Amino acid sequence: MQELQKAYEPKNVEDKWYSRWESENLFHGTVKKDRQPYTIVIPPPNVTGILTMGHVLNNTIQDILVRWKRMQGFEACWVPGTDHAGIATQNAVEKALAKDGIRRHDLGREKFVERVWQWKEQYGGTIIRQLKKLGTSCDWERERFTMDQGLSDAVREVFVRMFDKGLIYRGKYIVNWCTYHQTALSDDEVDYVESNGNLWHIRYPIEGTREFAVVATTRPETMLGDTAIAVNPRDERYKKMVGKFAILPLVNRRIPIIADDYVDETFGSGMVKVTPAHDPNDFLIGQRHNLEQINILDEKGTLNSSVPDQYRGLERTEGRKKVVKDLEVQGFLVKTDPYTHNIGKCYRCHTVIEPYLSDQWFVKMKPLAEPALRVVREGKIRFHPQRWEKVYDHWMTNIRDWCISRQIWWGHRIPVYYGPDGAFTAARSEDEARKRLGLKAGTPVTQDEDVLDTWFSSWLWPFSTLGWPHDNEDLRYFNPTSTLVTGPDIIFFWVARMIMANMEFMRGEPGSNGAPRTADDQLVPFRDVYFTSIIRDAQGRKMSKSLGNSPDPLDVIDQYGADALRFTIAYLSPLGQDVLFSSEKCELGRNFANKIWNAGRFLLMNKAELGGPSGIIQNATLPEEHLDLADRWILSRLHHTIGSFNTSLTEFHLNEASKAIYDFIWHDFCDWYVELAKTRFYGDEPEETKKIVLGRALWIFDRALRLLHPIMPFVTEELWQHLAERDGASLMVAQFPAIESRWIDQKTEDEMAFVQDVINAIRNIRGENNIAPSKEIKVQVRHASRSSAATLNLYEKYLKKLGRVSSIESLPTPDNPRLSSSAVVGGSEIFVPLEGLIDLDVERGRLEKEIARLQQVIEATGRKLSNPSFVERAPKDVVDKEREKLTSFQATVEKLKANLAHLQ
RNA sequence: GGGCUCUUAGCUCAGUUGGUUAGAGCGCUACCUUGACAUGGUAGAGGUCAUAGGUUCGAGUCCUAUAGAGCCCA
Repeated sequence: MQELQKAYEPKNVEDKWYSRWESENLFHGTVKKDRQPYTIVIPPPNVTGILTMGHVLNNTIQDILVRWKRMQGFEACWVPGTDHAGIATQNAVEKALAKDGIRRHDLGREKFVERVWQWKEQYGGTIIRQLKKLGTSCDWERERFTMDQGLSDAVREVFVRMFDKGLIYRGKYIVNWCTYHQTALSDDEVDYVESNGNLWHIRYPIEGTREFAVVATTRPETMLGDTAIAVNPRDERYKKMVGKFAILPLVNRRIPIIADDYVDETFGSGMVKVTPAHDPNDFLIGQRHNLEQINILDEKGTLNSSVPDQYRGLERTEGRKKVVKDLEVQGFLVKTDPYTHNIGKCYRCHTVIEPYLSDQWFVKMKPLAEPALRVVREGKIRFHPQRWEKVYDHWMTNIRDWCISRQIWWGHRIPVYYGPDGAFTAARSEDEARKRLGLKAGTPVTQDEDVLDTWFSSWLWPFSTLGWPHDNEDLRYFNPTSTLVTGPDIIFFWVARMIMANMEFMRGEPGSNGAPRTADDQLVPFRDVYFTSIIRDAQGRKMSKSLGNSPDPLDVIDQYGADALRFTIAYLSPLGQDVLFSSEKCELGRNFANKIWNAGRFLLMNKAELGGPSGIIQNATLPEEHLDLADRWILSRLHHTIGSFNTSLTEFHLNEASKAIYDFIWHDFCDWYVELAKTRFYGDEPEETKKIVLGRALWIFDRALRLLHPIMPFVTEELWQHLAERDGASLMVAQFPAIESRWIDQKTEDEMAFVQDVINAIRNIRGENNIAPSKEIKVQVRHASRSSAATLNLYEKYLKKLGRVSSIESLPTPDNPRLSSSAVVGGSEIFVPLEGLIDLDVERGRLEKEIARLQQVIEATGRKLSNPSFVERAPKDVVDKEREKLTSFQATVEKLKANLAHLQ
């Protein structure tokens, strides 16, 4: 056997194993009736995007869960895919075209969309390739794209069904309008930038009085579209004004003064101007009070014919200047205050976003929300951390209709068709539209120009990716999926809507038993939702392109290895808290990978030596012969670790699971077990016993690799392959260790703890007294009990090896040895005679410090026990424990004091 | 304005239903290349658990208020 390299080199193994797994089809999930499915659908990243740290976190978590379940014997299936990301992708292509001086309108819709497809083909694979670098075990055969044929069919089917049910309608709505791109933007496509502007205070004369209403605005030009003034109904100052009319300056329009709860009486004068066509809040006020909506702008942001002549045709900023000037000249401007506020800007071109009234398509949400709210309230879907349920509940109970139309070209075109007379219907095809509209074959119909919001395809993801609207075995078996892993920032955009869609469209579809689904737990899209943390930089700032504070995950993988990145991310991610990340933190994972590597290297070196030329040590089953304390202890620790790893992952505490396996491998296995095992490999036991001990160490290491594999797939697979002949088997599909309670043994752990404490005490004496590691020392022990004497005698070699001790003898006399350093462990006294070597001052200081520490505890314990109500009311075991603590600490202090006195 | 989260070692964070002598990683100090690993080992220093009340026999943990940091909704 070839000796392993001294340090782990991820580059030599990662790509090799990934392509092996892929070519052996180990990622593929198929319907297996005798297995329980475990399904995850990936939150589809933007098809033209690149991998960010957020994706790394999200997909590492999914991969850990999927690999864990797969090894546990579930039929694991992780469905991957990408999102067409309407506006973002269209913008990317427009920008590229702009370099050649081409605008999309020059090409026309059809040609432009063709270009986007070309772009997608050319750049679309990037993020998928990057995900593979991370080691994600996605079922690539099932990769989908939100614009592919199947998903487009699903989108049309859903639209038509909802249209027919009256769940989709057309209406006027205030949208975020980019005057440069001339389209509506979704809320998340608007960047809010803090800007220094002005707050203009304007007075409006009140009809029939000499009084004025004073309103404040940051957008004075919108006054041209005002149709009311509003006050809070509770505001005593203005009660008598409600119902009267004001005269709009510059326009001379008569507008009512109304009362509405929306108005904040503490802001400004407590009166607000209402412009229903140019402000989302005013729009809602307008709806409540049936106000006229006057649109004063065209699509380019130019004042239109609804304003007085002198303003027509002015661009909006020009219009603002003129309005302010005219107000001032005519005496309506009260004052101008500097004002800092957030202005929405187009995230692409940074043009100021205009709230703009236009025709849009909507989904009626209330009927969909009701069942979706129920399944979360009733625990059919569980959120982790649970507190997001409240956020969800609040949003769902106050849900508003969903604007699904976008004035762009890249996306699913709205399947609504208009006849020559303007009558319209939704339809799956032109022919169907003609039928529905009662038109003769061949009559020209025109399709709606708008496309659907990208989320309108992603909300169908848990079933559209599995072949819906066509019934099939995959859909029956893998939906409902198991776990969704995503960020809380899209809880409304995506999570809530997927729940609604699955509940609505899976109803009546055949379930796993072939019968139509009716029960809620068959209709949910997933059972658990894990909301990931937000990745921030080391200073706690959100990672963003503009700050340039987001490391490129590929660079991180290149530098530290994918396993290191995965482990570090998992280890750093507490459930529900933000993660402060910097690439240097991956040293943690890299060092850990190297540690495991070297533990394996050590075992294999011994295997080569002990196993003879054949080098074969059977390790399919645990060798149970010649078990000593260390063996029983490490097995107890192993099964504890299996238990806590599984519990932690079940509760989505990935950091705890990572820590459990880290501590087991590094501290239990490497720091203690391997070191103790050396006394046996290099001791005088028979060869056969040594082989058994080594076989056992290999077996335990094998289990540790299995446990760790979901988090660090590459290094574990590489080592696992070195441990034995695998005949083509992969660790990826090896059985995950199961907890065996027979190995969990408290008595063994206590006994081992005693041995460890004695070794630690000796090491402490050596360290504090600055005794060179090369210098072996003698130890004398005054035993507290027969059993402790027996333990130390039996495992003397452990003390000798780990404490670098030449001899251990028991001390029968009550007299302390001369000039000794001492410690008390579990009542037994350890003496290290070091005539000429110990510094008496150092040793006295050491003992005094320990005595002082213990005395503090003794005092606190004494106070507790002398409190009658504690003794009366605390549980008996707690009181007993305190009593034991007190007597044992008192005894220890007495011994330490005697030793101290002996040094005087 | 409403809701949520956080404040524990120099830094980043664990700490499960209240009950061990409050832990880890990094950093720091000292020593060590001891037959896997210097991406390592051993030892050590470092904390009035944000503040003030309260509940309790007992509070880092539960409750209230305050201060500071952040997020979401309006």
